[in-house]
Amino acid sequence: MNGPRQTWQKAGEQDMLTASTDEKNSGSGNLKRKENRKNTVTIRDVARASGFSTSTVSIVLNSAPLARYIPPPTKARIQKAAKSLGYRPNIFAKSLRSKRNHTVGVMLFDVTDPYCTLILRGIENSLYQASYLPILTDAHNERGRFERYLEMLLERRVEALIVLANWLYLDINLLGDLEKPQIPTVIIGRELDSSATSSVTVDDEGGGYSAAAHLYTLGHRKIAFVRGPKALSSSKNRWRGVQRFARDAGLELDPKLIVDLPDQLSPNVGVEDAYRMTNELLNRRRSFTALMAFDDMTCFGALRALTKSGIKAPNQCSLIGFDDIAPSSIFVPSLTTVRQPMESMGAAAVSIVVDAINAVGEERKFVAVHRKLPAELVIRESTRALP
Amino acid sequence: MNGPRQTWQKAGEQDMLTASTDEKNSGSGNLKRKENRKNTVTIRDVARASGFSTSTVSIVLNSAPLARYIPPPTKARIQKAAKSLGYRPNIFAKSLRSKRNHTVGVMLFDVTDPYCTLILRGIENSLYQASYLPILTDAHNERGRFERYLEMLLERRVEALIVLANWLYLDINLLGDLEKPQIPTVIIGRELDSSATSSVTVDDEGGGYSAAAHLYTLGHRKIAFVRGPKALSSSKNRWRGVQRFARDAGLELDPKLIVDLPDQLSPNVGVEDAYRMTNELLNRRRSFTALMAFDDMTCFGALRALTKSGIKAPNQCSLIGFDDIAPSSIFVPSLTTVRQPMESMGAAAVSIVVDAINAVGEERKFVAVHRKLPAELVIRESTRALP
DNA sequence: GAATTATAATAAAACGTTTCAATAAATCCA
DNA sequence: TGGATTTATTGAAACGTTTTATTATAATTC
Repeated sequence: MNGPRQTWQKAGEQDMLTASTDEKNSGSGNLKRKENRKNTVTIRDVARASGFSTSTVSIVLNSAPLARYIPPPTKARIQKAAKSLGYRPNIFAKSLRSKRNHTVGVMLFDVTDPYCTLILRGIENSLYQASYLPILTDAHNERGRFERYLEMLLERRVEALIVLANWLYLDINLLGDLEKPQIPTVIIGRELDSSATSSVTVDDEGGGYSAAAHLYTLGHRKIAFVRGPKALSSSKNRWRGVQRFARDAGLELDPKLIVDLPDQLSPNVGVEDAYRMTNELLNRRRSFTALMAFDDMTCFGALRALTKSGIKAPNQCSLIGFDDIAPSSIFVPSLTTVRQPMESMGAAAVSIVVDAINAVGEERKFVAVHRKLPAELVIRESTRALP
Repeated sequence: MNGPRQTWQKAGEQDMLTASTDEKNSGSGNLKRKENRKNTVTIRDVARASGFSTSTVSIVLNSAPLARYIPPPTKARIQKAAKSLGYRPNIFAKSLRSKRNHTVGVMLFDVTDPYCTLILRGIENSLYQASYLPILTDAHNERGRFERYLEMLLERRVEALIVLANWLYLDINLLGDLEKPQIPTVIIGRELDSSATSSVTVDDEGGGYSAAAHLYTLGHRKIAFVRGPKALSSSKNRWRGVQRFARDAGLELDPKLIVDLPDQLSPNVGVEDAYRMTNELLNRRRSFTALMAFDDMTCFGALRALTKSGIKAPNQCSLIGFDDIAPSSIFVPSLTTVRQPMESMGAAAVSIVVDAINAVGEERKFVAVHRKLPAELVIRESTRALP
């Protein structure tokens, strides 16, 4: 960091010039104490070594407001002393005073859901840029576990909360849980209505619209739908988009070609459900040339069912999903899908809470913000134009 | 916790009997101070409310050794007071004294690698059981970022470090970085030789052996191999297993059917590499009936190449991977693979560091442990017996 | 040249706990 | 009965910072 000249040990000894005279004063009793204090170097050691008071050291090392009165030479000597002693401020003491700890709680309901991964990356990345560290919790879709974790995070005084509501029905009370603590909170993937907690969502309706439009453009008219669980708001919204497109284009939606995923606690179980529902669809013996799935996972289930029945995708049936999770581009055929800008969503969430934290720090009022990001159609191999 | 009788508000008022007399003493000045201290209730408040000293309160609330001298009624009153006031010990103050914070650093090199996901779940789950919270960092496969994160974690005084070396070449210095800090450390997926840091690995050699054995048992003799990057130790070990099996069974390994993945920084790029290498393999026009890939991701790439060339799996070519990451069971065809017990690996890592933390706490010496877990063959759709 | 104001550095009071050493009362036991 | 334990409780000293006054100089201003 400080140029190439990094002769660690030596630099240290040089800087002890000041310190050594001082140590003579305090004598051997000092030395013994130093040994007891298992080699942890405190701000007092830096003060002693640099010849200034702890106050000055603190001010310099933190670039506190008062630091502007401190002349460069002083600063330099203190910094040198700190470095050569290998001083690491004790974060507990620091936090105890300042009530800050540069930590935010990230609450997932299921890490195992591939949907989480990229969002997590987005969160991590933005937090890193802002010098925050995430404490990760995973509720395993269990309400009790969520509450316990929430308790632990608050106890730990995280400065903000980012909740990733990937597959989540149980918002009945959650809303209350989340509003109680006086701490900036943002929820990703769901908008808690009437809530003071911020949110980051994706334009599900728009996404549904363009998915339908894409299939239509390719010439498909007999389109099957595996819709998501009713309890999921994204289910509703995506479907609304489809309906809107159907109206706009004069496309007829055949009820016989529509099937719903059951309410299910885990997105991974969703694949099997999708497999079952698609089979049911096939049993209805109503032909279709394209299938739109609630999300990519659903799509995988559907693809399996089709393949089992000897129907090849995309040759005999086009397939479109939603989300664009990582496996989707790897699959054979790779999935055409509607991408959620997951990294951006994570970044947006972080930016919101960081703003909120700053607002709180400056005693400004901060009002909840609700950001809705656009979804983007990604065309790959699983959809094909009708001949 | 304290029986069914939980009339919150009332219990609180009752307990204030003692407190109220006390408040009279201190008068209104006390009240004002209470308002200033923005509604955060401290151990002193509990002491006042219960009529005992902070020492006693602390002892009771922590079930400290001295607590055995404290009669049940006293305990009960203190607990009640704490509960009704909604007392939450300040974790900073606590940590400042006790030098403990029930936090461990979890360092990934790429969250995006599906291999991480389940291990992460295993870690999280075990930490939860032990009442620890993970601080998550992701180095994005960048050395500098890793170092910065390491620094941040140490600054934060995490009690232990779990490093997930999923796809990692840069151990040259890393070893040094990790041995310097005097803090329990375990590395998953790689054994740092000559190192004092513990490790959890999987039996790659055994896994390679059983994968080869599986193909052989199905009648395959002309087997192609897409081996992993040379720099990866698991590459070497898996291959050693294959070789051992070949010797045992008298199977001939045709060099023309062996291809290596280039050294690459990200596992996700690995898919494309695998695609390319498999194509190269196909260009050699040496026929094979089965292909063993370095890992599942590689397998996906290979499958894509085969499919593109009109070769169907498993009908015309059996495919076997390694790891059993989440997408593998979802793929069509689902992948036969060698499963790494990822959740167990995470759990093992946690168990090791927790033991180590306890050892340090009790001033016992703790020696590094190296645990190697068995890999398990998982047979699915992508392998088939030769007719 | 006196009254301000800016610069430089510090002492001391928090922050909210835990724990050691001390005290006081009750119990033991020979 | 009276010294030794055991039981019950507490005062006060840390833990390592930050921050608010405060003091002491030096530099301006009018």
